[in-house]
Amino acid sequence: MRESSVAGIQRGLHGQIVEVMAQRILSGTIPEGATINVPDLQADLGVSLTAVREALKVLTAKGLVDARQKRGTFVRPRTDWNLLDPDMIRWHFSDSDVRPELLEELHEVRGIVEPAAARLAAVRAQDSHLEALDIAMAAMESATDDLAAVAADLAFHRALLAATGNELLTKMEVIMETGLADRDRLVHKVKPSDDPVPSHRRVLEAIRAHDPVAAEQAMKELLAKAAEDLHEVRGA
Amino acid sequence: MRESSVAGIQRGLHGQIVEVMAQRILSGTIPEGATINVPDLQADLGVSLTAVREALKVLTAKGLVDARQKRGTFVRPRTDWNLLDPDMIRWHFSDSDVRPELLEELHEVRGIVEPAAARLAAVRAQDSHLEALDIAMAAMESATDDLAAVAADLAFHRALLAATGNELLTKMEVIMETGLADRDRLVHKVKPSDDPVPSHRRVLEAIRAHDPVAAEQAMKELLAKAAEDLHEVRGA
DNA sequence: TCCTCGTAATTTACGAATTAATATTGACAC
DNA sequence: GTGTCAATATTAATTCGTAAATTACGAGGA
Repeated sequence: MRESSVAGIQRGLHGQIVEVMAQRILSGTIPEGATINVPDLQADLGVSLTAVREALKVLTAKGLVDARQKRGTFVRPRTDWNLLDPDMIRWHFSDSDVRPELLEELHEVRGIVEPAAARLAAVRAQDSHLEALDIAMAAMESATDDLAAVAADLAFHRALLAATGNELLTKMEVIMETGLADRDRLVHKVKPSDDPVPSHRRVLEAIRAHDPVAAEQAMKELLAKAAEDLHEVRGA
Repeated sequence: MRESSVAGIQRGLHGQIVEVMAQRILSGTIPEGATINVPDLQADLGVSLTAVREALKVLTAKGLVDARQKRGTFVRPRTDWNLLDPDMIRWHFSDSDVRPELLEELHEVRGIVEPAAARLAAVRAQDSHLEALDIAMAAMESATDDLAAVAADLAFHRALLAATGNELLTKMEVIMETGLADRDRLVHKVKPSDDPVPSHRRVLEAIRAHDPVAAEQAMKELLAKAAEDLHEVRGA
């Protein structure tokens, strides 16, 4: 099973119910506006009322369902779901039915946020942030297998967001990481020879030089290349 | 009390506990890493274990706390909090101790996302989206009091994000709206004569003309003016 | 010094009772 | 005869007190 659940940690029996119910709602098995029959669910899963209840409470917190006395527990309209929640992002992609549209949107957001983040990082990066970027860079250079390469890539982009000094931007790392992991997964299979080091180094050096324009440009180029690779792979 | 809680709806007794605990944690009354004594809390608030438990379950879902058997329930480090959650944003600003830093960061994110959103909207806006923008525009023009003006402003920016056709961007309306509401609250007191219509109309017409460059530029100018106003007011 | 097992403390789960909101039905007025 | 308002019955969420499961820590032995 999933060992390192970085996001919202839901342990125990009811944690499994949360996953199951979330999957059912996100996949559309239980459609928007449908009422959830709690006693039936209780019987189906063979657990107590409290366990189901606590699971639904978590889903309520994420905007997926809404419980009203006497009327029942409903699935809220999709517009009310907290798609920016780390768990929600994870649930979206952990299941078999990957959603191509959401993946596209994810890359689009990445294309908006990361160049701006690079610009801000160039202006405000502290020594500690540069150090983190250097470490990620070194790991990327010395990576031998795919796993290490992807980890280093993730670490770099995480450090970049942190270097902006903006907490809200830093929180968007979940979006960046999912998009990045998707790209890596696809591209590394087809173009294993591709070297991500030069493009990342250009970003890093621009940040170190406190040159916001160059940093933004370098990041745009990095993303353009990533998009190109992705397009190439999709075509094939 | 709060009547229209747009975000995650937590009704009943335990909903109040959620608010109380969230405020205590966000304000730092209960510091990061502190253990929450559940029996004490139960006694303090005079409610049952289940009520407290369900409240903590919601906070767990938002990354605020983590419960481990035998060790207790802890406040998680700030880096794990889901600041992008609508409830979290609301709780941050509903209390007396407004956080100037987070407000600054909010405006920064707005400055990154909204111009890009305007650009995308110019490319992809459907008729229904343009209609929504028109309605907001008309409401802005005919607004007589501050309340109506702010509502129209919010509606416009919400419609703009929706017009991008990107669900993730649309979800960032919470951030945009909070920043916008803050600006309006401050500025309208000092410069009530200020007319927001022309700048918004320029954005709208650029979108209608499907001119992404003009739309992005118009939005940048709108935000620059907003930032200028804010700076002016802060100085005074 | 390291491994194993027992104990204590705390979360987690259960089933019953309570509370609250809605729909239905009846009566009264128009 | 019809429409509106109020009281009541019904239904599902909410809350409660208690029992069970889990796991970290410490003691004892190899």
